[in-house]
Amino acid sequence: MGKTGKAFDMERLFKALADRTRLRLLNLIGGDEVCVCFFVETLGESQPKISRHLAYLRRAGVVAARREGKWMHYRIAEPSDAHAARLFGEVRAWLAEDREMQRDRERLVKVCCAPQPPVQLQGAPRPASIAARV
Amino acid sequence: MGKTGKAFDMERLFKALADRTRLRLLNLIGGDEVCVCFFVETLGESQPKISRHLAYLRRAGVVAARREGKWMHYRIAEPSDAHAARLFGEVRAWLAEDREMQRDRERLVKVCCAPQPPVQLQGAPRPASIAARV
DNA sequence: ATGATATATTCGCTTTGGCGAATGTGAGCG
DNA sequence: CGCTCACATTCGCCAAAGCGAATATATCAT
Repeated sequence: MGKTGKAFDMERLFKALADRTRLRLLNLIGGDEVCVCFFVETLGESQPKISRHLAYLRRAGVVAARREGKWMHYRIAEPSDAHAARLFGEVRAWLAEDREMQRDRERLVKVCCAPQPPVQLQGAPRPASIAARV
Repeated sequence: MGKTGKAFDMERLFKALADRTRLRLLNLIGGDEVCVCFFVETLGESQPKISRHLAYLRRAGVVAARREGKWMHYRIAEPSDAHAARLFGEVRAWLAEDREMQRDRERLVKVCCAPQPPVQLQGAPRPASIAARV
């Protein structure tokens, strides 16, 4: 584990949050576990770009990844430090109220539930909370 | 005023927080109004460096400045957006519990109250909350 | 006006970080 | 095995940002 609770970690957290694409990714993950292909499809960004930003978030300890066959799932990594956790909660609450972020989430739902999903997403495991709606 | 509540502002806020020196400055300001010379003396960093980071914080809308003769006082600029304000509160609470940040504040008090202050600080207006202690 | 003091800004340099394009890797399938 | 798919990483380039050193600006005192 890193130097938990030190000011150094605070700086690292804010660096991780200081990018629009990464904020959009965190917003899309929400309380769920989301597969990379959905990020790519929903945000309309290149796969390497998405992957690099996810790697950045992972190095910052903000998200965690899990492999399932060919697919990689990303989820929020709740900070162990209490202050970090509360702050992170505020960030996500803020994201939840942002218009653009809401539109992103709507697009994610649309992409997941499409009757004829894009070829890329044919057998992809959908986020649990969205799959439950269908 | 800027585009309040937009994701753009969120990114800008986090960029402002994503630097160690700027976090130290915010911590030293606290709820008070602090003169540049005290930052320089307390943090032991060069004056241009301090000034540049203060300018960055000002451009990000995180602090505000007031001139008093030769001296410039910086204070926290409470965000108008409710989410930003709460988040900012969490940041400051976190800073308040960090060891290094506590040491910085102790040094500020020591510098302000020194019986023989450094020449640079002879007539400098001290932060109100610290001046009150003496 | 001259000079001194407090702060701000600019300059040149180095590092970091974001990007697209290309390539690498690991899992499943024939 | 070789092929494909999902994803990760590398590479080369450019812009942003941090730094020390130097310089500019503003205010006050003489």
